[in-house]
Amino acid sequence: MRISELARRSGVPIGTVKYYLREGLLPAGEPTAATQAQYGEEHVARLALIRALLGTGGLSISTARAVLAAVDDPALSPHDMIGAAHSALPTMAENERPDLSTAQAHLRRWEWQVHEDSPAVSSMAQGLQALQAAGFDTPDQMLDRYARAAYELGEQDVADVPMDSPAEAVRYVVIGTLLLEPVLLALRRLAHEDVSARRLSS
Amino acid sequence: MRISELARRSGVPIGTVKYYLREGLLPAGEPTAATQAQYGEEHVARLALIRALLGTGGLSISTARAVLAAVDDPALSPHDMIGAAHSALPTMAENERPDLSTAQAHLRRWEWQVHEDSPAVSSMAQGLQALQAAGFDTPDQMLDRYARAAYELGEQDVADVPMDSPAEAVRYVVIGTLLLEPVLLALRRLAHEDVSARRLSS
DNA sequence: CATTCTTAGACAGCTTAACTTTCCAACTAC
DNA sequence: GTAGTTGGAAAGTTAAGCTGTCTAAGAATG
Repeated sequence: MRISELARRSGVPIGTVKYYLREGLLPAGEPTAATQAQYGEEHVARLALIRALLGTGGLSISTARAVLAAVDDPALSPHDMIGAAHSALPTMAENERPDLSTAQAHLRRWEWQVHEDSPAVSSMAQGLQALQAAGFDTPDQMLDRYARAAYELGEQDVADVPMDSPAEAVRYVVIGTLLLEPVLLALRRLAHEDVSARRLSS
Repeated sequence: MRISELARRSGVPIGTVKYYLREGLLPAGEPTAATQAQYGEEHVARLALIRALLGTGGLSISTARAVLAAVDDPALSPHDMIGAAHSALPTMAENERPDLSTAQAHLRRWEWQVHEDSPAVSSMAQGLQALQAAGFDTPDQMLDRYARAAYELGEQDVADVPMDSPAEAVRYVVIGTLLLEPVLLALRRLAHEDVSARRLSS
């Protein structure tokens, strides 16, 4: 198919498709002439993924490019893959240098085997710092609960990764990590609603 | 203190402080003359909260204004309060009208008592839709796990809300809901790291 | 073959958000 | 009284993510 059909099929405006091509998010089609190229089903699927990353995933163009590069990568070992995927994932404002010590102390308490300079540690540290700055107390007991819940999810997430095809595994990790996040957050808010509704009616 | 000291104490540039005043995020100081006003400790704390909401919380100016309005509100019943806080919270692109039926089916399965038109339902639906569009399968079993984890957190979160002062309760709900989110997401990613590290070394 | 439509690619322009700078008259501190 | 600071308004800036315009080259149709 040509660009206008690709745009129609994917629901993405033609100018935007060109923009994604230019930005290197969408691979170029098979050129048939100087001013013509063919696109396939994989381009339609890719556009859906791009829109999911940019929209729901909340990624910037440049971060999405990095994430998609990881998805495209022939891939490494299962473990390195998760690391590569995570480091491509967004980490909020990285110009800030939060104090990692509190976060690291918790991680040691839980005996989690993580890189001390993992981007997620910075995220966690920044989150804790923001809570403290906002005057919100985070007792160990509360963080322990969050850690346990996160760990149970993480265990299953990793177990669910399809290990047969490396390419499929990276894709699974990247998409699953990123796009399940808004679902998890929404579920927590819905749980708040339900719990408070039940308390009220009891 | 006057504006320059407020700016220095809070670490927020003076021009930005004026901007927040203009945007109604920061209440005006006590005017002492036509071109002079006094600010207090509460302004310093408020600026810290504003920066936490805009930075780590990822809110836009207008959403932050709504959230802060909820925080300032004399407050309603404990339950309405959570609802008010949630509806002030961000819901991603609200121009999109995702298909709610799948999300609602899950909620019915879990027998959660939530408003069908709650913003969190849209968030959840949008998240599920993005996953599907990206070709990521979300079996009931997986969502059940996420729901259970979210519910356990939500139960404790609600139990932790200080019910003595309504004003303090709203503040707690808003900040706790919003600013614990990045921490939860970071913990999930760190759990992925730990689990995959353990699998590798075993 | 002639006419009309579509295309790739380059590039300039647009829109929104969040600041940031400039300005000025009114004050304050020395 | 003179140098510096302030509140408030308004214009300017920057970056991100598109969107529109243009041009020469092909495609589609009769």
